[in-house]
Amino acid sequence: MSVQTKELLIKSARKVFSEKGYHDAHISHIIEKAGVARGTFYLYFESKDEIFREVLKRAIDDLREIIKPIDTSFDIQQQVLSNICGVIYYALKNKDLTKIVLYRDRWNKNSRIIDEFIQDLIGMIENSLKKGISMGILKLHNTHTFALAIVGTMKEIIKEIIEKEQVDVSNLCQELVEFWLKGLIKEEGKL
Amino acid sequence: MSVQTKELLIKSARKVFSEKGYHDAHISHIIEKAGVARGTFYLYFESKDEIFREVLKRAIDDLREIIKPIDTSFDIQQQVLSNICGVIYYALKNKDLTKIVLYRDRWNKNSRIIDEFIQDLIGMIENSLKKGISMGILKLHNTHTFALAIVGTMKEIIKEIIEKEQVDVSNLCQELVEFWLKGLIKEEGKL
Amino acid sequence: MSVQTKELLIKSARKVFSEKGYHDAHISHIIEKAGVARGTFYLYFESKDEIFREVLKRAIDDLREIIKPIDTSFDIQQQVLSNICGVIYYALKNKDLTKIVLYRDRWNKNSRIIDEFIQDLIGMIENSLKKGISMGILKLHNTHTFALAIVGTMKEIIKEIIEKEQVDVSNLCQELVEFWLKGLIKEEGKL
Amino acid sequence: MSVQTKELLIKSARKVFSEKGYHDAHISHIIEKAGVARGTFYLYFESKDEIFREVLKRAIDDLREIIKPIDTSFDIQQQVLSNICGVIYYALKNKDLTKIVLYRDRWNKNSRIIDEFIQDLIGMIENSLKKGISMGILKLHNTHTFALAIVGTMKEIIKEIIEKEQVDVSNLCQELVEFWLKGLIKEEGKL
DNA sequence: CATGAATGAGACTTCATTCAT
DNA sequence: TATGAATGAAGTCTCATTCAT
Repeated sequence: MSVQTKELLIKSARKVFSEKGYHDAHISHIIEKAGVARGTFYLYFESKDEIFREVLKRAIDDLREIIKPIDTSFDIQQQVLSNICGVIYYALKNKDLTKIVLYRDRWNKNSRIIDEFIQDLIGMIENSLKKGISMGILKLHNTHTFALAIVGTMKEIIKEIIEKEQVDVSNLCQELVEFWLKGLIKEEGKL
Repeated sequence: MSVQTKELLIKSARKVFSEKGYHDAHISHIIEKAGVARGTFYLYFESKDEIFREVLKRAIDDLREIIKPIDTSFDIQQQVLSNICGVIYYALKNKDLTKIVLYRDRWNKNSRIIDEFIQDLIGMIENSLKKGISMGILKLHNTHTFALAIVGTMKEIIKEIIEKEQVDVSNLCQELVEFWLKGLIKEEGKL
Repeated sequence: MSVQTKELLIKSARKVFSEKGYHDAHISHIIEKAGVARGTFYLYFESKDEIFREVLKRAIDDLREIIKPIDTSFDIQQQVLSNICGVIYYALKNKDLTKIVLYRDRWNKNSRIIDEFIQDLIGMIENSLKKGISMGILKLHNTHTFALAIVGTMKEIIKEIIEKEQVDVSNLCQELVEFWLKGLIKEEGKL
Repeated sequence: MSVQTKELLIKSARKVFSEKGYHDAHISHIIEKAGVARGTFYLYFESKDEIFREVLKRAIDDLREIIKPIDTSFDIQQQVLSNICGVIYYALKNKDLTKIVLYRDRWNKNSRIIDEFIQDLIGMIENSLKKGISMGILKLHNTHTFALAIVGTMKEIIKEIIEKEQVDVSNLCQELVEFWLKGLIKEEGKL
């Protein structure tokens, strides 16, 4: 088992999946880009599905690294900003992976892993919101709804920026956070 | 050409596409559900792609009917609510179509019509925001970003509620609007 | 049974078969050109094959009318010329039928009738040649070979003239007959 | 890519096309005769059309090899004979290919290559005839007509001999050449 | 007599996977 | 470990023919 070959295949697969989508990405495309023979592919992966899941897994692992739960004993807004910017920078640096993750095919059983990540993310956001509420910083609201709103907003924003050139990420992030917070906090100027 | 048969096929196709997704939806499934012969399908549609586009077109046409541009000479918040609720009620009544539209496959060329609709929607929202700004109601912000945020939020919320039973839609909508507005308006209590 | 409808179908079929060839000529084309319904077609013909045979039969019947066996008690060369010219004029007037007959598909069982006609024709030519030999006018030769040569030449010539505009038929025919009778070389013994 | 398999497929295709004709020759027949799987066929050929063209191309290439332009500085009649006999022997040895070439379907776009070959052939014959005329050997005649006559005769003769057993080819060829050169009548002026 | 919607066998083609070398 | 020729299940689409009205 040559690790190089396996990595090469994963890299090629990532490219191909992001360019063509799962269904139009053929084993031929992947092995051609990797420059290996058809049989070699099946030495490293059981199936097309397996390599696809491997590609997804890596992206999700990366994202889990980037997003840190909020620690209320430090500057909260800063941590929120840091998480958001981190995700956006990752997306910009890994457009291939980002496309695969963001444009996941709901009917493709392999991409359940993405849903689980999103669910976790929503849970994390809800927890942060709840903390904010119990700390008296945020209004009493349906945290699930707002977690969904935050995730949905992020998805849409990221879709936009990975298709565009030249985005002022830090400014964008601040604007977003301000949008969210000014809607959520009890009284202006208090945070 | 029997209109009944065509409608039957479209209805079956809608169901099948929403249950299996474009790629795993086979003509066999559609005709089996419709209870017609293979040849009959091709009497009404040139290809799987054509019936898929027809299904999409109908959904988009419906949605365009539902969403009305904001008229600033009437109660704005009411109109926003009406649009949002309209879309959500439609989604709840047409879960099949909603799934197909929301979970569109980015790499499927047939679903460009959905993108165009979303782009239009974003444009409409931006226009409303700009009006609000020029009327002095809303803060001066990047309207495109917030239009994306609104659309993204709606997508995520709708995904959630069509998978859940029993959602208090009107309450949900009010909460959303309040979330958005309290973040956007210049000063509290002014609207 | 309306004779008009039947004739209309045959006429349309002739056109379609000659334009598209047997395999690409579809019942749809024929009925569309005739302006009748699909079911009507099967009121008059059992199958595509049957109408094809009917079209062929008519052409062959026409040709049998035109070609007369040589009567040695009259001017032979004149009768030969008359037959040849007759066939060529018929071909020019009925390009559709001529194409179908000339370009028959060897593997299409329906067109056996054409072969039978050609065989008859070859037989007639052989008889004429034999008479010419026994009358001491023609050289003692393999009559079958020359009958084939004459038929093959006619086929090729007719193919040519139905694709071209403006052919001087009578001149062409005379040239052919002279060629068959006297050959290409200027003076005997010279080559 | 295994050359053997490709050749096997071509050989099988040739057989099948000649036995059934283009339209009734199915991929199933070809792969069954070759003893390979369905997918294997498409490893070597894009489509039924492609293998058909390949089969034709080979036949035409062979024929172009066999037929040599007449060189007037050598014995002309001998060269003509040599060409004719060459073609006939080829036809006898390759009855499959010959059937496909001779009985080409006018409406089948794939077989244009055959027409081009026949056109070339007619051109070559015309050139030879023109040389003969300018050398004072042949009568001044419409060379195109006679080229057509020669080609048509050859076609018809070959059709006959590939269906028959036991033909005395060299005798037949000599008879043909004599016919073309000297015609049918015993002595000039007598008719 | 006429209609035309419906049928379904069967053609072509694709592509993930296997396996002998 | 690597290769790449071979596989075959399964999908889309066609079109002559049928039959209820």
